[in-house]
Amino acid sequence: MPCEGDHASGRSAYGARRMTTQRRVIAQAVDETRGAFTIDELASRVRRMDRTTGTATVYRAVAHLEESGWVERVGERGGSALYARCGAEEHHHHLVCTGCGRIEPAACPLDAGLAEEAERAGFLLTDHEVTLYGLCAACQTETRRG
Amino acid sequence: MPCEGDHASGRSAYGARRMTTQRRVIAQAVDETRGAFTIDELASRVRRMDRTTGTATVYRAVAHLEESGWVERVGERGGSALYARCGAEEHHHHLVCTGCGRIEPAACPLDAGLAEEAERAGFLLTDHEVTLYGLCAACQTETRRG
DNA sequence: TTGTATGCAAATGGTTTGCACCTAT
DNA sequence: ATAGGTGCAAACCATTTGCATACAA
Repeated sequence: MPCEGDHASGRSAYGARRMTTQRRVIAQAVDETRGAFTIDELASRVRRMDRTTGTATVYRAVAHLEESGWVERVGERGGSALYARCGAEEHHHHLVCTGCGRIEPAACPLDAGLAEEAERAGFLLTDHEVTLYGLCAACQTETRRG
Repeated sequence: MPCEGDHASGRSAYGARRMTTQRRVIAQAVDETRGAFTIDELASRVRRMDRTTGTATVYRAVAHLEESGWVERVGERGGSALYARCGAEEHHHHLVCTGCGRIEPAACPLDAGLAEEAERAGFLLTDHEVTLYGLCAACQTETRRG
């Protein structure tokens, strides 16, 4: 449960930038979206809330939201970038449901053993990405039914 | 060391498809490239070897090489897809040098503990991606010098 | 007021595709 | 012979950008 200062319509998601009607609506649209979304999907939802908001503004806003860590890029789908707001604060990775696009935070599986292996190869690790794919409980049920 | 049937100019990389001059040159160009490459970079190298090969052909050939597992997509750089031939046969991931683009195969760090965690969240894992970034030995030296 | 933000439309750039012409098999 | 491959150029499409206008602070 986000505190007020962290609410979708609050300003912290955009850092010190000016708050505008469009940015408020975009942040709220993200907050109402469960799972991953493309810019185009988000723009559609935004347009339903505020007819006048242009696509370029959505692109610019999401870039800011990503910069502040409020949303994360979690891959791509059909040539479009995928974003999600999973809400985790600390270092984490993602569990992606390939059925419905739902995103859950996942713990980091990298341990000392792996770092050692990298060192053995002469590498100095600086960053990493881990993404798990699967079916969430609901989609498993759906699969059994269908 | 690849056996003859698996050589760059051999046909196995393209499966049962017809072997052509262009495909032979493209596979050889990939084989001569150390580290990751974009289609554009590969196309340049190919053009140096055979003036007439078009970019579309390189795109089509790489799609086939990826399909056969001869090359792998290992991320993107500046909006372009990145590919690499790391040569590992079994399940593996990648160690990417952010300095020179060199790619090394890396063991899979996913263990039973992680699977359990996913199950606890109700997920049924079906796939995953792990990519490690860092500096290879040569680039570390380079960094210290520069 | 005034520096930012927005909308629109045009530009960008990677990738794909249609088509008439080649060429392995 | 003929199904499949190629080059070229045009088409596609997600994303970015220039610019005149609108607006938060």
